[in-house]
Amino acid sequence: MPQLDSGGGGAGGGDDLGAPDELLAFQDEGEEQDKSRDSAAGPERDLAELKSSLVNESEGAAEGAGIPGTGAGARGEAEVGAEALGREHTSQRLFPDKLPESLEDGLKAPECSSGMYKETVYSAFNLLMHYPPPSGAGQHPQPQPPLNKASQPTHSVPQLSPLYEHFSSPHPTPAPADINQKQVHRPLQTPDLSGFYSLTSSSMGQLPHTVSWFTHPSLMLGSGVPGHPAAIPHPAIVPTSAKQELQPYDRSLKTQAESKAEKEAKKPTIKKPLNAFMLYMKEMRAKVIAECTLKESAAINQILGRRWHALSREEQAKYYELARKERQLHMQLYPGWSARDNYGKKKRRSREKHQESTTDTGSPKKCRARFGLNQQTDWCGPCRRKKKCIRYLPGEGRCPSPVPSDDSALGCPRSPAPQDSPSYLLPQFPTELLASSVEPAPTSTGLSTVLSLPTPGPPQAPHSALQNTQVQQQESQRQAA
DNA sequence: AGGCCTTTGAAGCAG
DNA sequence: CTGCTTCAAAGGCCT
Repeated sequence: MPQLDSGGGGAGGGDDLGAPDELLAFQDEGEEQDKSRDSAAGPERDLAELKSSLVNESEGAAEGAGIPGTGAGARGEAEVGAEALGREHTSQRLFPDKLPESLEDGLKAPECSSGMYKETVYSAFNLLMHYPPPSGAGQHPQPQPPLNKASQPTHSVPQLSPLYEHFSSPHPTPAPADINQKQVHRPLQTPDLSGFYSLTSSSMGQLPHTVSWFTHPSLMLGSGVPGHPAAIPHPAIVPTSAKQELQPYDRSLKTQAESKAEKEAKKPTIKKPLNAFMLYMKEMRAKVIAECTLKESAAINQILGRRWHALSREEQAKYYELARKERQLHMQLYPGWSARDNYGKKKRRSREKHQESTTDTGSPKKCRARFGLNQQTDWCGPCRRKKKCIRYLPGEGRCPSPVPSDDSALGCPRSPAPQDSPSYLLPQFPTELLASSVEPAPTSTGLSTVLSLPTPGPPQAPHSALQNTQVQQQESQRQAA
């Protein structure tokens, strides 16, 4: 139900809105063609506008829409912005009175949900739009609105925050003096964003993504006083160790006398800014969980991935724009940071460990090369890296179907998989199902229902671990019956 | 405790 | 330049 009144000319498509893959996926979906026509009025023009007016468009749009907290008079409207913040925070929540409708739709529509985009699609956008105003808003003790906000209107028009004023301001205020030395360990010529990121602890609880900026105890900037207006934690900064996550970073100040190695170990990791889809996931995850009674992130992400493709281009553009702002903010906060800083950190350890203990041949590509397999057609049995193999195998990045269920048929001259291999790494593909490309029949569980429902998106990999599990369960039930 | 699952997008890396 | 790899979030599951 990529729905919506995409009319209006649409946000236009283009390289700035998403990766080519993403756009291609849109075109692949038949129902998206209508939307393409809808936006055919001037997608290129809109795209160009999007490209050229990164900052100005926000101000202009904000002012044009009467959005407080932006434009020349933004600071003067700080109080209005704060007031709007309180409203908007609540408007982003799932309205109790709307829930039944959503649930009802969810029963009819694929992925156990539908009709939820309209009232939520802009939430993530609003999220960043509604940082508190810069002046004196840091202490604004905006009372936490109650959860039940049925009376609050849903804002379909994203409201811009002073954040954009900050971005567009030619004379940004200087950053706290100690921000880089204590937190970031890198030169920081960032303007003072405290006004934008200071929230009361209560209001933070309603902001899925940005919330963590403020609540992270180890990342409080400025005076170190919790709730201090100058405290500007950023979600991208996380302690290197998860155990350090809850440690007030000030505590590590005493490590000045410690060795450099220890300092290095305690240096927080600056994480990558979230992309559009990640922002969308953060925004929608809670709703999917509520509607589908799911908790497994893997399944939820599958749903969100489909919904993402079902979004209209206009709606996606909101998140792309939001992600772009995130990247801008990230760049301003950490000028010297690069994704390279975190590159390889996550996998290096496990890879090294794995290479030491096993005969892992490395990437599927290298694996196939080593065993003389066809890079395009052969299943990478030796690596047992199902996920990676999905990318390498034909079928538009999908695993060939049917997939042999035994090692001998994998085409990989390898020894059997170790007995202790995780179940999801082992081939568990019921040939009968895979051969007919039939998705698992729906079961009573929400998970299987969700996963088995038809969707407009591309077919799911037939060897999904979750699906495998379901298929096994279904077969067991069938046999028992 | 730590890694995997799953998704898309951005960016780094290697050939 | 192209294609592959890694990381970002999330929480249950598994070893």
